[in-house]
Amino acid sequence: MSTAEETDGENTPWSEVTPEAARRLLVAAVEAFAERGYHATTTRDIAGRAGMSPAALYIHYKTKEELLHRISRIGHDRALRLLETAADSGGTPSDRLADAVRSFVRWHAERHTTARVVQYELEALGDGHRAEIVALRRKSDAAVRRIISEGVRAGEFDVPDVPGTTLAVLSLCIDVARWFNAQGSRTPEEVGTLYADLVLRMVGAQK
Amino acid sequence: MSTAEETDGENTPWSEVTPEAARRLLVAAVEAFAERGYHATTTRDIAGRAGMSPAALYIHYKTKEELLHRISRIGHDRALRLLETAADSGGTPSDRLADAVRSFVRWHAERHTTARVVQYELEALGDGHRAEIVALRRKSDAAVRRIISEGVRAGEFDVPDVPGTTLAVLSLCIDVARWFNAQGSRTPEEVGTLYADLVLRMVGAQK
DNA sequence: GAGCGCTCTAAGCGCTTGCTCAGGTTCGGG
DNA sequence: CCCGAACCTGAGCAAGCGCTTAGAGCGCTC
Repeated sequence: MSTAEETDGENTPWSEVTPEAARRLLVAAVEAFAERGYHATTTRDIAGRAGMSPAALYIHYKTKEELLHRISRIGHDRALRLLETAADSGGTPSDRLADAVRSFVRWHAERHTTARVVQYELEALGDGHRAEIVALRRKSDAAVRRIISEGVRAGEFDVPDVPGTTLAVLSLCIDVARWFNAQGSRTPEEVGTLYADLVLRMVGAQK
Repeated sequence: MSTAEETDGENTPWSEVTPEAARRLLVAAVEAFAERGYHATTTRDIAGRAGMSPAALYIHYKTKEELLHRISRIGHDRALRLLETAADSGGTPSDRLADAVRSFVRWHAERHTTARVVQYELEALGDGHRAEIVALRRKSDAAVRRIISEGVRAGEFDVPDVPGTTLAVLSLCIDVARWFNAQGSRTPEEVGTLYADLVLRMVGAQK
């Protein structure tokens, strides 16, 4: 009897944000930042979307930048976990790479509103906050590189330039957040499958 | 005796922008928009970088948005021409696709400041201007799709989903503008070559 | 039922924004 | 030598910005 929105845990984003008013503000901020960008979004707009007065925002968050940081932090945690789960799972390097790409891409498509903020508003973060996020991003890179390296060592992949190919794979996936449109003809599932196939070709995986 | 900056024609960007003060303002705007984003850039900042007063900007441009539009228009024209030149050149589909990717990527790396504005500030354009730019982008998509389709028809490529793969190829190249760093270890040339190879693998090109 | 802590609002402060305008400087042509 | 056009500046306006403050309403404990 409960919708997907009501179940807790992994499938409900922002369930870790409490109290409820703070979560409403955060969800409103995600929408506004994704639509117009961080700098073009006003605190009045965020508060308005959450059905509150502008001052209410400052009870739950010290600054507008702190809101962005919380969004970015939670999003990066989630994305990193998707990649590390795939990297640590059993199976051949091909299986794990396909898994990583499929789930990473699906997240960027399904949650493209969030992903857009997470991937394209890094420069609006303050220096300390940005450094923290960049560290998470390096771990994402390491997870993918590990899969590709192991595929090469196992003779399963043919990759002349491992760091370069790792960068290209992540880049390809991240850019989904820019172009994906919920009204478009492709489902997140379909894009994930297509991309997993393309990436296996990029690394020269044996069939 | 003349540097690359002084030679005219293709290799000098913005040579079509006159008078010189208007060009200085536009170059300053490109730098500022790329660093901070359109909305976070002030007209005072642009004028200051060009060594002028804020009011001087409005002699050459009606609004700040018109500056963005001129940058976007010129950049899109240039990028589209790179792709169409490659698509129309002689040679096998593999040659033409590699050529398109190599030159498109090299432009995004060499001119990553410009490319960042061109690719990531579309939403800051006014409605009319955005529609004009979107039309140019569709032509870029068509040029790449044409090469891939012809490769498939010639039996040279193995591509189950032509529109999806076209989208992925362009997406991969465009994202270079986001991550490319002039201080990094790769030259634009190297990235172009790497990416051309990766894309040929994506389309299953025969060796 | 008085006191307290938490949440929220109305009002507004100090500042910056995109943009304007009156006036000054420069310079080629008559 | 003067004129008009082109270009640029200093000063500033109205609007909107992020954020603060004073105080109201609420539900809780004792």
